Order: sequence, then C-alpha cells, then structure tokens
Amino acid sequence: MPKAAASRSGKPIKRRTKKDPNAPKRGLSAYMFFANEQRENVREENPGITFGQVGKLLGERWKALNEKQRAPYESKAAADKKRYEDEKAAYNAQEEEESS
DNA sequence: TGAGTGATTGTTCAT
DNA sequence: ATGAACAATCACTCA
Repeated sequence: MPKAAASRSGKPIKRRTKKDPNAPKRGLSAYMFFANEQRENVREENPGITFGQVGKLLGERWKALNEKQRAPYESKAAADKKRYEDEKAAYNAQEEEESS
C-alpha cells in the first residue's frame, strides 16, 4: 500500500510563514491556480458565503473537475514549479556568495 | 540510495 | 498581519 495515503502522513499540517532569510519559496500548486479562477466564480454564485463555505466548496469541486479541467491548473503549477527552480538556484548561488 | 519531512503557495473570512 | 480549512507539491535534507 502507498506510504502517504491521503495528504501525507496524517498530521494536522500547520501553517507557517517565512522562516528563512531569502526563503526560495516553492512553486505554487494546481489548487492555487484553480482557486484563483474559482474564487471569482464560486463567490459570484454565492455572494455572502464565508471562507468556511467557499473554502470547503472550492476543494470539493476542485476534484469535481476532470483531468482535462485540472490540466490548465496543473500546467501552471508545473510552470510555477520551474519558477521555483530559478529562485532555488539563485538562493543556492546567493547563499554561497553571502557565505563567503 | 532511499525515505519522508518539512516548508510553501493562494483563496476567503474574521479578529 | 496571521492563521485556519481546502488541496497539491515536491525539492530539500539526512543516515
């Protein structure tokens, strides 16, 4: 069976803000792009619903989409990830420079 | 070499 | 300003 079943190990992941000096932030996630577009549509159809509703509703329909529908989001996620590769590379070089 | 770990991303909402 | 559900991620680090 898979190691990480649902999300990861099963820990209530806690949100943590910055932590490193030049933290080479990772790439966004498909959900981030999806939420970017859905937030307008979801909130537009539910003018007045609170984060509790939107947040959950958003996640539900996020998977409700077909692979093709998530494709454009995953596509951006992959592109964003590459973006992270750049900062991570710069973070590596910069780190060395500063270290020196 | 392989494993998993943590860190991060963005929305909305409230305080 | 931040955190919290919602979901994905996935590159990094370590022995």
